[in-house]
Amino acid sequence: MTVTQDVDLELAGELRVVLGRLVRRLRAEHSFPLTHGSVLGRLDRAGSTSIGDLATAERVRPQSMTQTIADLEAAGLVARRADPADGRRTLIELTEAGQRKLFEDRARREGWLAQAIAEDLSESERRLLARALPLLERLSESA
Amino acid sequence: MTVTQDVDLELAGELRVVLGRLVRRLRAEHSFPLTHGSVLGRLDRAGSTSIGDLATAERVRPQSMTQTIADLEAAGLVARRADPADGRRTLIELTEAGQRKLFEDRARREGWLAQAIAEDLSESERRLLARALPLLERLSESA
DNA sequence: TATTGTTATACTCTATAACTATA
DNA sequence: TATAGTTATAGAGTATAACAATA
Repeated sequence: MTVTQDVDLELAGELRVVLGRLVRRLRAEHSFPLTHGSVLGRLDRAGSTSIGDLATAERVRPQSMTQTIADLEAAGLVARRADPADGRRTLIELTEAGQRKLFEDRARREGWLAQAIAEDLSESERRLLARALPLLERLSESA
Repeated sequence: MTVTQDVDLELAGELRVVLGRLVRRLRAEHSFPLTHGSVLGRLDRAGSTSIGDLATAERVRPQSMTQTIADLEAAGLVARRADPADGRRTLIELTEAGQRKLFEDRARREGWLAQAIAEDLSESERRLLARALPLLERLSESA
């Protein structure tokens, strides 16, 4: 139990509390689930992917991802395609509407988070946040 | 629509995605709701507080906070006390068990977040995260 | 027999609406 | 009439369990 560890506990506690508030706030402002936007962005970057892979990447169960994809498909934002190599797998890809949505969403995010970043943070603070983001990313993927 | 704003949109998008994954991860590892721990911590710092004030601070509806407090009370972690000055208000305070729980929780958080911080981040990265936390805090409280 | 995905169902957390009691 | 809190109910998001189809 080193001094460093105490600091880590403190950090972890504060981070947890802040995350809760930020996410509730985001959910309230943002109409659609965090996962939906996240999946669209991932498909845009990674191209067509299987449901199972998406589930693993987003850290949800395959069944939940099935539901998410069903929602996105109903909205016409993604399309399914049978994997020619493996009849069990279904490849998911972004439709044109999905790409448009992704683009529009970038504007909609101006909603408050981008605006809060622009208004409440100084230039140097924004740089600091940008540098801290990859750390959060790594924490979220930590084994 | 300045260059800075484009950067903000980018930041906002990435932050949103990362938050989603982190919170799902936290929920999976951590047994109880983020709000519960957050409320206990707040009571510990601020002393007895009304349900409405807690709701405002945590950015949930008073009805939701009523439920949260009912849960915490059922678990013996908080107690109610009538406000001597205003018969409508109920003051909530931490019980001894609540303080113990809060203390234990600090150890439990070693679960993975603190551990991830300790193992996956370097000393300088931890310092960076610590500096970025107040920024996230401010964003979560942005009007 | 193992893996991919689906359907059915339940749980958790928060929201809205309607109500009671005090100011 | 306005405010603090409660009860009842619904909704969103994700989980577990059981199943079908393919490997």
